[in-house]
Amino acid sequence: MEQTKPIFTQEGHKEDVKNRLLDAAEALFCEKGFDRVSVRELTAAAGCNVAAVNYYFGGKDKLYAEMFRRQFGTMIQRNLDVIERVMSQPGVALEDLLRAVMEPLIRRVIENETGGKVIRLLVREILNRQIDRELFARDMKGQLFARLGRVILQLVPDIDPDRILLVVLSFDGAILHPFLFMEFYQEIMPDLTIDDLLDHMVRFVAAGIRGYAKPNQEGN
Amino acid sequence: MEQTKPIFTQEGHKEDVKNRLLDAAEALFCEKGFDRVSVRELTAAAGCNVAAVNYYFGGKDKLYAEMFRRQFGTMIQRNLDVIERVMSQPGVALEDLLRAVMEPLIRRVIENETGGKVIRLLVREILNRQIDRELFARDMKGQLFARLGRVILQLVPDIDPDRILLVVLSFDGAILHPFLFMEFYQEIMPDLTIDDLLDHMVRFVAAGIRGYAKPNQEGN
DNA sequence: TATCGTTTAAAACAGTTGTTTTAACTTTTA
DNA sequence: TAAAAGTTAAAACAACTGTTTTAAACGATA
Repeated sequence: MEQTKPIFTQEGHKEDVKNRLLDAAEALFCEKGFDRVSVRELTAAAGCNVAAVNYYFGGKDKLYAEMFRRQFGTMIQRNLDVIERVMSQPGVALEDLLRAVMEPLIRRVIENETGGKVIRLLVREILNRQIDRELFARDMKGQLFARLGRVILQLVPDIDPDRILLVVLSFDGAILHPFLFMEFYQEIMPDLTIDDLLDHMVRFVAAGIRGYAKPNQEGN
Repeated sequence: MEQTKPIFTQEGHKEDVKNRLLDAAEALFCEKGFDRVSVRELTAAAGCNVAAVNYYFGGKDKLYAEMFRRQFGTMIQRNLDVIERVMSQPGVALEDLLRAVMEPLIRRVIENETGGKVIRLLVREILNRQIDRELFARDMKGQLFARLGRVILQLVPDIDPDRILLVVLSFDGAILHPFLFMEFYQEIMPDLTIDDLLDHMVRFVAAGIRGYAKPNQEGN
């Protein structure tokens, strides 16, 4: 009996409740954070019984982790895809790469997409040290950083390879700042357009990176 | 009777409990966040009765806000002082300013000072949108950003004044990233020294800023 | 010393929390 | 069709939440 695989039972219903719970989790956790969302609130939004969280996920915290896994995985993959796509074009410049990586992220947060909110929540959690940093931060983001480092080195070969990781981290910082504080940006610069912001970011980071290629030529 | 001012009674004792509560709040809230610290935990750490939080501050949330006010205010002031000090020296270069602002902040987080942890907590709260952004973010940080913009413009006069705010924000992003994720930095680059990191940050940001001074001279 | 406002303490309050239990219900398997 | 497995639902559980109440203790003033 233990050999018989679960061979797709009614699957539809079952996945339905699970996914409805994951969707509700995404919406509510992003809005209010883990501690401010009760299981009852969650199950009410998903239209199921309170016990369902424990039945399907084994607890509120497991549901939370599951939600992150789903979102963060696709986020990193999308970034990797963007890099491959832009690097496959002929005559690509550093600025093209930077813009290609930055643009979808910034657009996502400005258009208030779920993906953007989950990342903000993830940063919160990393700062909280309450989530498993090993899994997310190192494995997934480490992979992305490694790839980014390689392509930047390819586009600007003069950079000292020992410093490339720092350069990538500064790049990440340049993206994350508006990503996290977009509301503050819009508050103090109401006329700022997405394109202005992107132009600025590309220009600033490109100059920063190029500053590494030509070690001491500023002369002044 | 209502005219008689409180004319310093025993004062010592009273301030004692208040400050002990503020200290306990700083330590515990930074470690676990607002929701994960109970009033009973707080008062046990401060060595006083549960009712003291409500008696002195009017509630858990008020104590929380009070803690931020104390720490964040001195933080901004220290930054402003640093700027004045470095700018009063003759022949100061952009790199000097950048390093002067960055160094104490980075040292503070590496040496795991309370101030550093409170800022991390504040960022968390800003992302949570659960704290009064008006007060902190706009008033205090806005003041610092304005000052920073002016001195950068003074050191690198060719920058378009309309873009200076974006430049300052990118500068802030460059500081905040290692500030928030120092543990991650140390994890993936175990041999990184503070000086290496500071050198990198100064170089990257200076190049980014200077990229604004000479509009389109990269030629390529 | 008596009286005042201030401060501390223990206990009670009224809710909410995540999880479990129990039993009913539905679907699949034999 | 009967038994088994999987799923839903209401109720109960035990623990914990922030705050308030009540009363006692304290210190200064008159």
